[in-house]
Amino acid sequence: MVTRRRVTIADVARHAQVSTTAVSKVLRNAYGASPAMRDRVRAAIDELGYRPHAAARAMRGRTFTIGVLLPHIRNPFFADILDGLSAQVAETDYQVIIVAGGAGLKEEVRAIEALVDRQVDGILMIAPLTSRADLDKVAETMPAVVLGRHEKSTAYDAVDDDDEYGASLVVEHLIGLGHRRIGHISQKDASRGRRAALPYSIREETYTRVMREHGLGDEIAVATTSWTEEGGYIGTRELLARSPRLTAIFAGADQAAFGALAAVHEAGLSVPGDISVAGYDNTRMAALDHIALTSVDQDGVVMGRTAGRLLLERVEGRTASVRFSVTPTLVPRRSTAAPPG
Amino acid sequence: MVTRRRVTIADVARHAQVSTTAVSKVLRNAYGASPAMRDRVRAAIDELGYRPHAAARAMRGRTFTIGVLLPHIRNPFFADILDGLSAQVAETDYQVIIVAGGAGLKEEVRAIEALVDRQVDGILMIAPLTSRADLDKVAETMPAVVLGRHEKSTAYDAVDDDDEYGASLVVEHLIGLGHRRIGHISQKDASRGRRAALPYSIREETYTRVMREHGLGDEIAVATTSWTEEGGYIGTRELLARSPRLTAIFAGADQAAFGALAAVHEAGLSVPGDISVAGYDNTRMAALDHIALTSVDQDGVVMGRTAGRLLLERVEGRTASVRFSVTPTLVPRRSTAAPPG
DNA sequence: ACAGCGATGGGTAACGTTACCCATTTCTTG
DNA sequence: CAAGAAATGGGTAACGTTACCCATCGCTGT
Repeated sequence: MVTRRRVTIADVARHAQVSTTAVSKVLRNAYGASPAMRDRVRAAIDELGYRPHAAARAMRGRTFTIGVLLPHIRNPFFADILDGLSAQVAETDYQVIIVAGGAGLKEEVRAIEALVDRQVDGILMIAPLTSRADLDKVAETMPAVVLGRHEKSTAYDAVDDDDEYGASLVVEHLIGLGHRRIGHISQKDASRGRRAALPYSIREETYTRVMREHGLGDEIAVATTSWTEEGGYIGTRELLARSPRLTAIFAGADQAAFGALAAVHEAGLSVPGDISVAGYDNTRMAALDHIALTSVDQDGVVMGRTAGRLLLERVEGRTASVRFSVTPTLVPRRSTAAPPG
Repeated sequence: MVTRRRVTIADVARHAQVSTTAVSKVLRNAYGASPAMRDRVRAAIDELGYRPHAAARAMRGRTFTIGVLLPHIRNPFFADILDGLSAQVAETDYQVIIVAGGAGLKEEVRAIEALVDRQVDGILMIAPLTSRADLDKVAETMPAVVLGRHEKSTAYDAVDDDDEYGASLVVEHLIGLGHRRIGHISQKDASRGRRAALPYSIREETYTRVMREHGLGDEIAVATTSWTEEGGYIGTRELLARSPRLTAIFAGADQAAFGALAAVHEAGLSVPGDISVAGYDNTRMAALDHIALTSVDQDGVVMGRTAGRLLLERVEGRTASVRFSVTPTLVPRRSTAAPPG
């Protein structure tokens, strides 16, 4: 590691026999540079292999960086979102950097601060646990988009899918098949303030509401674990212990549904013969033939792309607040069928 | 977005009635500050909610940032690595930022440059496609650790698992069960220069070598797709078209194995009755009871933690080059058994 | 009492880039 | 052809932090 000094704008200027100001103008496509000078400077840039120093730029304004807060990296649905975002940002000069938030509120705050300290030009927060007031505070500092929360705000843009509709699709589907004893796997609440805004709350509340609407209020059974394979497994074992045994499980996320399938199988029961299982997110695993999990598709790629577009618009100066909502669709597969008997 | 000016070191200095130098000393725990002054300054920092401006620090040296290059985000094995890394870095003042490399060499180069431009203090490159010479060039600029490549270098530290041993475990296992017609699913090469260094090459070559050693050179059948569900699915359909039909498939990664399971199932065949399937990485999905995929465990958490430790050591000044290799173990499950007949 | 030392605090010049100016030169237009 | 406008180029002061220096003070030991 022979810390060789980086090529700077001054080196380029010297090499092209112009001022540093001139080089800066060319870099920024700013007014006041003749075509001839542009060519000279660009040639010098290529010859010396100059690359702008992001930190120095940050001192004076733009960093050309979009920061993403990701709760964790295991959920493949987030990968879809990132794909959409990357596609949107790829053609611009902006670069996406990701910071993992971890499971708790404290880690998440640290992650957001890290992004703010690094002066990103815009921040996309995916399903953040942070309180609304704190989100507003972040959005006061820099352009922000929040994905997956159902609050209205004038400070940031919001992208979400209609979780209420999506969850109702699943529950209605199961009830339509003839199920009555339907369990639900939800996620433990780690957020601060009222729960209502996050997907897991909405899906759970919708489950409860639809069950009641069909006169199945007494059959409501919720296991609150986490939306991971382990969480789904543990939650399902908990639900299976009930008597009389339920005939269907609506896991709030595919990841949890996979764990549910494992637990059902381990208990010597068959899917969908004994128990139907449905998930949410329509991940690629769900589509595989030997799993064939009924799920809800919410097009993460479009959500990510839209979030990117909104963020870039804000960076360019828009201040009016926008909300974009995706309408989910049910994707029935072989993991759900009429109940036994 | 009311771009409120950030609190700076000067604000803190004024508030505490000391010089900016003094504040800087306190922040860095540098020599030349009395306990009394330290307390005053710290109080001012808390009161004003001061946070150091990373870009300004970058101009003068440290950014307290560790950059990670990730090929893509879908492989859950990478999540284990990140967990290990995060755990190692969490107690320090450093922050991990991730940049996704994308599938191609060009995107990867852009991603690495983005990290270099942002002056990260150290960089962890996970299974990079870049040529060895370019890796060395990066490592000349900043402390670097490369994970998952099997080259020796004096410029950077290396962390890997012994892919050759791991792959041989699987193939020997299948042969030991009585299989002869064993197929393999590999990944298309996107790197530059000689292939030998990346896991997919080594696993494939090992498969070929072990087959030959057992006199099964004529039975070698490789489908080269990608290590994703789709890749495994397509590759398996390709392999299943052969006649006589093979009795086992060694997918180079669990993700591909899941796709393989789907394809086998779709073809009306059973696992392991008709065909045995094995993967690599021992992801959580593989452990689930209804999948029970035979796989190879390579402890990504330890790999990530070690990579973090090595990187921090290098940031602190170590220059001697280190290699750390994990020994993988076979995890036999129900997806592999003796061949039919 | 005094040289010499450690402890304490601050002044200042960078780091690389850009926004805002001003000084030329060249082009229009009546 | 004069006068104003447009085009072209450069000088310079920040942005927030830190490394390196110097100045002062109170003690110590002789």
